[in-house]
Amino acid sequence: MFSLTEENYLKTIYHLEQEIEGGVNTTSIAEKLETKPSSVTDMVQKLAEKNLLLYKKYKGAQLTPSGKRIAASVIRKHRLWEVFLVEKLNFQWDEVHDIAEQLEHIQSEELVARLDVYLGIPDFDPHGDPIPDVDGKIKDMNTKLLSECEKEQNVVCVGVKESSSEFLQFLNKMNVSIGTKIKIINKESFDGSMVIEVMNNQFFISKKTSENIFINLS
Amino acid sequence: MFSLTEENYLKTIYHLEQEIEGGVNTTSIAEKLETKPSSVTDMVQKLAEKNLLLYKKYKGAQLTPSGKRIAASVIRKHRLWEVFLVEKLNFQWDEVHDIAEQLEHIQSEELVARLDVYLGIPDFDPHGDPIPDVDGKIKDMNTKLLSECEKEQNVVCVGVKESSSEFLQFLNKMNVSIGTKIKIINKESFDGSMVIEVMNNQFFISKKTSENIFINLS
DNA sequence: TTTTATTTTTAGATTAGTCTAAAAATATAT
DNA sequence: ATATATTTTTAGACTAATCTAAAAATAAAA
Repeated sequence: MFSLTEENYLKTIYHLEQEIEGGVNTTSIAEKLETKPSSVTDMVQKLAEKNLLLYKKYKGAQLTPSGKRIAASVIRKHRLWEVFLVEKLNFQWDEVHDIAEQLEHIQSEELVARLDVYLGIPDFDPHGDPIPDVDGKIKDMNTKLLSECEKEQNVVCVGVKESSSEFLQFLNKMNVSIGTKIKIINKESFDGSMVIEVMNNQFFISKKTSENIFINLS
Repeated sequence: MFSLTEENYLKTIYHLEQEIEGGVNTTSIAEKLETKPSSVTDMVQKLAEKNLLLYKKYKGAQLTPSGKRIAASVIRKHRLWEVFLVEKLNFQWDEVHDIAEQLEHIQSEELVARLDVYLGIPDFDPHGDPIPDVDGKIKDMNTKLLSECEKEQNVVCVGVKESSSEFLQFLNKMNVSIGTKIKIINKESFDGSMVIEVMNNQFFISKKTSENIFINLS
């Protein structure tokens, strides 16, 4: 129904809307999709004509309900396939993103429904991200970032914001994955960097790192 | 590495080479791909430049070893995914072709290797077609068509040549699937039509039907 | 062996998605 | 508030893959 490119635009705008208030601007879409702002303008105008988003020149884009529905369906497929790759084919959590980027565009309602059941109707993908249900609803788990925590706190990693293989391999080196207990040994106020303890080993991490780890207090 | 379109052309030419002697002509490729001969000429010239096939104007196309390798890899993926859909997701054999047409283009050597192992390194897909190995080699099982058989013979269906859902649903109506015992009650010499018996029920079938069923004598 | 029919190729146009470079609008700084 | 910088959009061009219509080559028939 929609092209691979259109689906990728909708997905990207959906993700950016979680982070940014109001309309999503051209440049941020271009960065995420590794394309040029002028290309984004063209495509955004096309998607607006199809009523998948609202667009006012110079004011950015905002998904309509039907735009959101399609984006959520693509994200649902992406995350279900990631569960498949890890749970059934024994891939590591840092290896699945690029393959799922392809699989998320396979068109078949029936396939997704059966895959979901086959995987046991999972709630989360291997990076701790919630899997949208058939209607596109995502469980709102009031998450907290490691960067928002303070010295002395004990927390548990429940997910990651960024799921590039580079970042995940970096976490692997510290033995941080979903379910890992983390103690904050120190937090530097001027740059937000931290010293954390994982399984009796201490590591220095930058604010950029702590901002990409979701945690629960424990 | 190669576009979805290029992969589809290579796959189609590969299949046509099994049926046709010498170069595969433009029109037959166009028919299978539901496109126009002029489009085929363009693409075939492009593939020839990439050394994936040999092409002489007005003389048709012939895959080179590297063209064959890529085609076999696409076919391998198609058939492995069909096994997955039937064996793991409980699809029927007449429901999997269109989904596999999409899945066959997913790029990841590792994925295919793991899928293969996960499925138990199957030799055949749900339609009885042999699955090429990693090097593109296909078991040459000296197959016979039902149409080549004579009156009174008892045979077993071991595969189908055509795997469109229309044809497979037609076979379902007669309860014919892989492993089904078939007795040839009668064969009409002037048009090749047959009366066959399947599980004590008799059916009239055209030559076009019997030409699309692979059998073993029993 | 000419003529006729069919197949194949060429030429030129179209669409989706992208790009660069320039113009226009918005935001920032003095 | 005016000048400067940044962002966004437009205009025009490019590529991959396709199409139609006409021309060229091959095959079939008289």
